[in-house]
Amino acid sequence: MALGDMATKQQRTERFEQALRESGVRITRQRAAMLRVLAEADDHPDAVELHRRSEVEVPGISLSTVYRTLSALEEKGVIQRHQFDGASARFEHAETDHHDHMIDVETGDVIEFCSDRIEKLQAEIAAEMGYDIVHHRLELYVRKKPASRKSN
Amino acid sequence: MALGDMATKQQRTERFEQALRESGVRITRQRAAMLRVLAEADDHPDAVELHRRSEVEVPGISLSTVYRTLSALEEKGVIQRHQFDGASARFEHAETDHHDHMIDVETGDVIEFCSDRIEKLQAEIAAEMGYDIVHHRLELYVRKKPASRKSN
DNA sequence: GTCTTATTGCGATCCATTCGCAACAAGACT
DNA sequence: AGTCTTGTTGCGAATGGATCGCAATAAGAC
Repeated sequence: MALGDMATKQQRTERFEQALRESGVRITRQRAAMLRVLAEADDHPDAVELHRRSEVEVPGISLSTVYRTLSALEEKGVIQRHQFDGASARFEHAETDHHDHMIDVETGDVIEFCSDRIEKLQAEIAAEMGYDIVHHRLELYVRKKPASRKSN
Repeated sequence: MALGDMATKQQRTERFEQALRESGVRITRQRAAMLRVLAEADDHPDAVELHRRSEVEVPGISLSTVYRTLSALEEKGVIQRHQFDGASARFEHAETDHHDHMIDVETGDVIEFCSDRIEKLQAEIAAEMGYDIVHHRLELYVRKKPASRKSN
């Protein structure tokens, strides 16, 4: 990742800290570390993994704190929680555009994607039945295509 | 539900029993009861609720047995397991056509729906990235539209 | 620096689900 | 029906993710 990226991430993190502080949330060493870890992550780590990563900066940080902070950050809209097929919850920062997920059932890899057309269809379907969508969840559990012999 | 319905359900259940038996699964009183309960259910009960319902026919049936049977039936493709937003798993028999779910966030009601167009788009997206869809999960968490004053 | 009060770490606790194991019972074979 | 094999059951204990209660601590406002 480029240096420019780093700067932006740091700036974003600082803006978040300020916003959180203003809404009455104290930025402790633990939380600062977690915000950094989350900003840095380009994958979808679970609580235990985030705990591991945060321990580098704040040795002794407790798992409860990680869970509590994750809940707090989720509530404040800073991060998003995903509950994929019977695994523990995984998180990602929320400052990216909305997207859905493809999960490679072999490797566990998570690929992000987005389809305006699907989103639109969803809204139509809900509206037709007299509902508004609060949020939705679209997960494709996939497997790499067998290498096809003739291009396609 | 009409009498014809009952007959069909019973027939289906018997076919399932036969198929299960043939694949080495013993049809015990407990399992027979659960198959009936599942065939009868037109909602999406969780394990505890299924336990409650099965107890009517087999008093003393244990919750472990319910869980074990649910896993077995799922593996055999007789039922489907759904894990909605942080609640316990809910089940439904699998002999219906494929569909997705809308969950009313106020009431917890589950509404089924299906959109060929969305399905097709999903397949396209996966294919484009070199994947085949193993299964997918589309859940719309919705809220009843406020009664609009002038029709729409 | 001091004070208020949110936050931490710890261990206990919760909940859904699974497991180990001895007793039991399907169902196949006589 | 009787017997045998082996899949199933019920029990209680155990698991694993996540949450909670509480006394000690430390943000951050004054």
